[in-house]
Amino acid sequence: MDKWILIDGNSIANRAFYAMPPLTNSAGLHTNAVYGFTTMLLKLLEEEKPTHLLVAFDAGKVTFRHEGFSDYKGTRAKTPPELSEQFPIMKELLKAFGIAQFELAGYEADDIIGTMTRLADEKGVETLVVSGDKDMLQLASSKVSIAVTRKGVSEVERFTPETVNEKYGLKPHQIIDLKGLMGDTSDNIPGIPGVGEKTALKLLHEYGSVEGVLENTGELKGKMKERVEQHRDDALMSKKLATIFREVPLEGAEGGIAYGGFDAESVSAMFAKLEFRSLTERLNLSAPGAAQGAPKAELNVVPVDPGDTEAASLLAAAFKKPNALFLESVGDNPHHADIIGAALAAEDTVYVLPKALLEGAEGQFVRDWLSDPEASKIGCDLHRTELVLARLGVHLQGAEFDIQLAAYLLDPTESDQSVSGIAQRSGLPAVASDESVYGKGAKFKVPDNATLYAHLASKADAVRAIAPLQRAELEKSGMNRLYYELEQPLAVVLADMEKQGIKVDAETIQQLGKDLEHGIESSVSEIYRHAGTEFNINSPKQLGEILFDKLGLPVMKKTKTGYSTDADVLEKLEPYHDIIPLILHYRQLAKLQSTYVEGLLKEVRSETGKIHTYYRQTIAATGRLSSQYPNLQNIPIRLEEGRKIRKAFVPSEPGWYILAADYSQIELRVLAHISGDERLKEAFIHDMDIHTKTAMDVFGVSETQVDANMRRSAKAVNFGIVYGISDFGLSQNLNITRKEAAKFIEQYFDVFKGVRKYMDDIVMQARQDGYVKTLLERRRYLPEIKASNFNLRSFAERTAMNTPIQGTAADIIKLAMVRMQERLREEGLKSRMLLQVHDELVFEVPEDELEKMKTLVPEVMEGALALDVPLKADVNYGINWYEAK
DNA sequence: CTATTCACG
DNA sequence: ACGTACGTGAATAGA
Repeated sequence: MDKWILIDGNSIANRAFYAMPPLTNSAGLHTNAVYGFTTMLLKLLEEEKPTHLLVAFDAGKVTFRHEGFSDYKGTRAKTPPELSEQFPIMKELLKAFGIAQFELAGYEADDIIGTMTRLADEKGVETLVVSGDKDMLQLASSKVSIAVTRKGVSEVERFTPETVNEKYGLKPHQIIDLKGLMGDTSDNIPGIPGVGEKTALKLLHEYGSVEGVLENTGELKGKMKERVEQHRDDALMSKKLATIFREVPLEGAEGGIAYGGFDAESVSAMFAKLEFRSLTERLNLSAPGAAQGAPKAELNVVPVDPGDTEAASLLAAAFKKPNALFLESVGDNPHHADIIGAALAAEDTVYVLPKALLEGAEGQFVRDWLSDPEASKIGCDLHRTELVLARLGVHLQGAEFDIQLAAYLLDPTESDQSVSGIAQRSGLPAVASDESVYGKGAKFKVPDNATLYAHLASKADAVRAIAPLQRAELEKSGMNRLYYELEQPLAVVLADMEKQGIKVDAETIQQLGKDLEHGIESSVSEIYRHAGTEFNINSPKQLGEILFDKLGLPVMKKTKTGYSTDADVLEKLEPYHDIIPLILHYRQLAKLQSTYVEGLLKEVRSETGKIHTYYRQTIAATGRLSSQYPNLQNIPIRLEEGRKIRKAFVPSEPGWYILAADYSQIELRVLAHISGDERLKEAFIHDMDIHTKTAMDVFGVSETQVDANMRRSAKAVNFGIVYGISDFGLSQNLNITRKEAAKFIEQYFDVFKGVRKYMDDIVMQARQDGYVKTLLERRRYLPEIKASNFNLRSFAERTAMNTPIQGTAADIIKLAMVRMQERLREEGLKSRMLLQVHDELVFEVPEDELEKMKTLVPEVMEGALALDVPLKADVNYGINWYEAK
């Protein structure tokens, strides 16, 4: 079955040019429109798999339309040279792709496309028209659909006659009447002044066409009648101008637009000239220039297959030289990931270690090397590597440098943490992306050995090359201690905790699940009764229809897809209908059931009854950890019903205890330190209740006069301060007006003057340096602090205020974790550190170590870093996590 | 694959 | 006038 795609070249190039940031190659040639155009083209080729493909361009300056109306397109700004220089390139690129391009003197691209769609209609060929211009909608038919670009070029909106009708209530051919009435300023089509889309649609729904409107001006009233009558000719001419000419002499042209794939060599040569590296990769083309441009010794790759004694002895010798290790495994969760293979890069040779070697008897010498603490390793994500190797019974030791961890410190907001991404940022020769080698999702597949080995080798070699560059960068940025004394040792501590895991009593969870099930069942039937119908309560869409359409409750907030039904909204709706509290209750129970009962049970290992989370050390932009598979940093505590889940977290040995210690107000203490605010420091030096103290100072009352509401407000203000306060945010949180919130903030800053100064200074500093940093010199770059867009800039400003606070708190507990693990070892304690929850550490402790740990843990936590105010950690213990409160 | 919602600090 | 609180991860719906 044939499929045609017809592209309006001028229109798409224009869209791409204005949508993309300026982009030039090293010769100074502008390439952004070509780039946008090409990405769109590739997407179409991949997704639509056309048999015929045509790009139409406007030709010359004078088209037949000018014969009737000399001002046509008169308002259109002259094409900027940055764009016009890109048209020849685009045409050259199309040639390389083997894609037909038409331009015909006297006709516009529209007309060529219009004529081709007429041919398509006559032949009954499935056709897609791609343009940035809604005029094209007039061509829609049962065979021809229209894709109109929306913001940028990658997103398109598709139209068929049905969707044109849905959107405008018009038949495709009426689009020209719409233009006739409303005009189009971009093409200088006048239409009828004062008639916009709304009015034009109303008129067309009534009278069907421009002519219909003109015949019935008698029925119109007032100003409108006057305008229409005065501009009859304009309307008729505008309609004519908007009409796409479909009789361009193109008979038989369809043979010339057949598309038979492209020649990889010509395309990759073009991409190289344009310096489209990511596109080169996307097409899996090797860059032809790479070989001569960046002379790089051909990698000497030696596979070490089991039984190959010669290769094995070379490898054993390589262990003694400086080298870099890369272990490939598949699966997001390192506790379950399967090894694919590994590679070790030493000097100019890369040894590939197939899975069979790593696992088999012949590989014992490799495993011995991996677990030798004296044999140093440079790697990429050694934390993950350690967990993956643990399942072979190998305890990875001797981490010397990790390029992923370093990349994270050098830019914690960079999302691409792969060897390929890091290599690219380091200015090294390109390393193929994993996606291009393995595919992704359902298409994931380990390639043949030759391809696989080459890929593993290039990664290990890149790791080797990247490490010294990063070491220099860390040094330059003052992050040596942060890296070598904190993050790298922490990676080992985290792996210890994760391998240890925490014991969970599955029966306790199951019992809770049964209780929840009863509660959910009765909630559901009550809700259906109130709603008068059954529906999916989990669907915000269906719930919104029930609440706001059926029951007519007031709409408080909208999301971009419809009504908002979040807890905030529902709480405001409580007085209106008895169904609301039921829904809130249902939501609470359903969350507990799905995420915490079912979710946690799925993660319990049947052999040990333990859960092993995975802490991600290179994700959070502030320096915090995050936890996955499962997330053990968001186990319920605020509401009693959920808090019961914590009863299931128990010690793994009989007679032991769970001990938990958490920092008290660590973020506000950090703020007191870095702002130097005397009043805030004073409060912590005397270990006062900080929210009460804030209320006293802000409201100017004595301690006994602070009521619960004042304290609540003060607490919200303190939170706001830490988050980078805005009156709007505070007003939302406290459910007060923005004015009132602004007044609170003003009063706060009048009292805590040092805090105000810090907030002002840090934003200025971020503007000056382009980044902010924590006490331990952890950085976060904030390029958007200079954005002209208010939203982006404000966000960056709040981040500038928050990151040093949240990040320093993260530094502190990480320090405490490294020290804690050292102390446990030094003192020969059997107690184990199991979990970290941002400001809390959880241990399992034998009874005879309880007294020791009750003093040791807070001592280490409080002593992690000396600030101008004391740090404080509270400690509790019990037979499970719930009781350790 | 994205949007919404909600659990935690 | 702009329209948001900072940082995460997981489950579910519905294209």
